[in-house]
Amino acid sequence: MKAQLTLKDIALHFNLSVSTVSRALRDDPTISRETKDKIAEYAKIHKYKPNFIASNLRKQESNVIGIIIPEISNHFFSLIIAGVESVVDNNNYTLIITQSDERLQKEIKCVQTLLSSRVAGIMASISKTTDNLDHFKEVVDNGVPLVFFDRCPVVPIADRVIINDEEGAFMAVEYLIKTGCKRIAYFGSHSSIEIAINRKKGYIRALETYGIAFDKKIIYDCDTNEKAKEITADVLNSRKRPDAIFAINDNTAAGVIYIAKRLGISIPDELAVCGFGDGYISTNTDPSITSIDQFPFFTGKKAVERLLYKIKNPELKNDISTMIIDTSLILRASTGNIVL
Amino acid sequence: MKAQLTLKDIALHFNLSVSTVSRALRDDPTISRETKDKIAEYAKIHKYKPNFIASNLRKQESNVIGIIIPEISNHFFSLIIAGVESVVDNNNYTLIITQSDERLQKEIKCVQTLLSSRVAGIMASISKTTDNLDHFKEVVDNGVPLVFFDRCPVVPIADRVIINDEEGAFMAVEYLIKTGCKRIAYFGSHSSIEIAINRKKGYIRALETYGIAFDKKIIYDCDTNEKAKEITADVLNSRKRPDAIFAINDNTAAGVIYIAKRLGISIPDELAVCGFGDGYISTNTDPSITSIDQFPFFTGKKAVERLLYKIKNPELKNDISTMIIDTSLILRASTGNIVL
DNA sequence: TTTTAAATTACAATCGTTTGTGTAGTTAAT
DNA sequence: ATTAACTACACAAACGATTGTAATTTAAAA
Repeated sequence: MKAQLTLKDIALHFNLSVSTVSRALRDDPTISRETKDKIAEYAKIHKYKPNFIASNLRKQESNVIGIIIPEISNHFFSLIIAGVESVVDNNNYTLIITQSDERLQKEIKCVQTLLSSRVAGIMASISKTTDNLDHFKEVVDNGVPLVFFDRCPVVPIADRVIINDEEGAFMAVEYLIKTGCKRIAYFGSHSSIEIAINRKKGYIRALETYGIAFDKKIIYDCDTNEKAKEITADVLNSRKRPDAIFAINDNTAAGVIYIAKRLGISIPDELAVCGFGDGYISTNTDPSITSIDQFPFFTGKKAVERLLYKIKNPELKNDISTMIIDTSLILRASTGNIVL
Repeated sequence: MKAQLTLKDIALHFNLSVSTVSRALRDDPTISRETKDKIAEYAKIHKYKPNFIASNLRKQESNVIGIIIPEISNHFFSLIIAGVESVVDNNNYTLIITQSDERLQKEIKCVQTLLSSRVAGIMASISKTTDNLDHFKEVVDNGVPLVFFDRCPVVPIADRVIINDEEGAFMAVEYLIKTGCKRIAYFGSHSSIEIAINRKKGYIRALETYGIAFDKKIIYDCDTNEKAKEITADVLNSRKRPDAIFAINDNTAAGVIYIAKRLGISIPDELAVCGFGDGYISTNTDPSITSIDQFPFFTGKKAVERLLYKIKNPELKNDISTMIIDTSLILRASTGNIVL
């Protein structure tokens, strides 16, 4: 294990002091041009790489930011990470990604790890099972900037970048109504996490706004592709079959479409289907799925920009903001046209 | 910015030396039970978190491993990361994820960052545009363990975990042949990256094995969903229409299916379609897509296990191995049954 | 009681940087 | 010629932990 080159090695080689080498490499004006040049050349040839560990320790600052997400392989979150990466990278920061696996205990461990790594700041989307925020409060207490995104706590203990789920769902259902649908079922989650609550809220508000009776019987606890494949047949064979299904996510919508077609029900003529999230799947089903774009890449960008801002302006630590990311309705083939 | 608690703070509080506190927290036998207990209690109450930065610097070792992938939001890679995370996490390591964006320059930068962060080891899947491996050679020269996965260099400059693309493609095409297909087109990539080359190799070998003439005219440069939607109509309207299409990935296969159905061609009766990668999409198209499972989660696990092994046994650094991950044919509805 | 061993804890160096301060040597101003 | 002001560098102390060694206390053995 050949150790990597250090400032000391360079200093020894030129019979200079370590501090001179350090300053030379950072182009300090007190070092002569000549010395700087020869040191720079030597460093380049011998591939000197500054030791961030030592540097961070000494400077009492960190060039790494940490992110906690429920599940890395979830396409939505991976797009958020891509957005985060895109700005982190341009600011000479490094990203440490941790995954909570939707478990509170794991999430707590993630926080410990990031705190022990003395990250400059933390971004987090909380897990479904998190019912206690002490670990995040500890982050705040330690003076480490924290920004929540997508899945945020209701109480604003830190900055939040929230996707406007309620409005997104409203837009979706409103559109279904305008295309002539009268009986719109909701495939969603009973979960108490905010996004589930808000999407349902939007669904209900749209119905109310357009004077459509809200029928509890066509609200189903179904938020996965598999579950949709299980229950859709029953739903569509029921006496008062819905003429539209609004699903909490695209996977669920895809499951609905899959079954509906098997039953010979034509989409969107006999059944309109709308998803949420504009997932990867929405353009590849047949018909493609009308959905709500949540702009995850943009969300990631905005969240980390806020974080970097807080890192660079520590005096603003008590200035807690909430940013709302607006969604957009993406029309595809699984819904009909607006009837005038 | 309230600084975090340090060993010194604890030492001061009990009027002990820093070294005693350090040893006490690591349960060193030379420290009395009594002292250990009171220190442990105090540390817990005041939420002492060891400073990994300082610890790593002093111990001249690192508890972080770095990974370089072409694109985070690619589902295949995100599943690999999930696999990596699953073992990293159980070994008290931390993961730093970097993204090369399929660009050599960015990839070089990733290497620099990881090296500067003095990671314990690096895992990498090389970018499509990488035509020079100097940066990876530098990793090796620095004595930092390196394991390639999926997209590996042809020359074994470090450990590799390779997915058996050639065999996977062979299995797929063999199956198509056994179901009675006589004219199997290939939708693939002209790219010079190994996975493209190997999948095509497997395709050709299967044809040869079963005495089917290899026809250059039905090998298409098409490896995306969009491209497939563009060219499939022409392909299927050609005079000698293929009775099967083997696509280099599932997105492409999905595009084929999408168009074929529009043309009223029944799948799999008139056209069998087979994808590769067992992507997320394969179960949601109609019909669902027969595909090759590459076991990305498993691949990630194996690669990082090898890396940890090399980290823990530095004396084996010249013992370069290549591990082959076998693929599996997943039968779904887009292909017919074997005819006897 | 003296010697020796064992049990605790303190001291100090170190990891690789950064940074405040000190000090030669040179040049310019008085 | 004397002082002042630079220039270009060296010295040394940090950052927070780890670890070999020394020192102290206590207990056991002679």
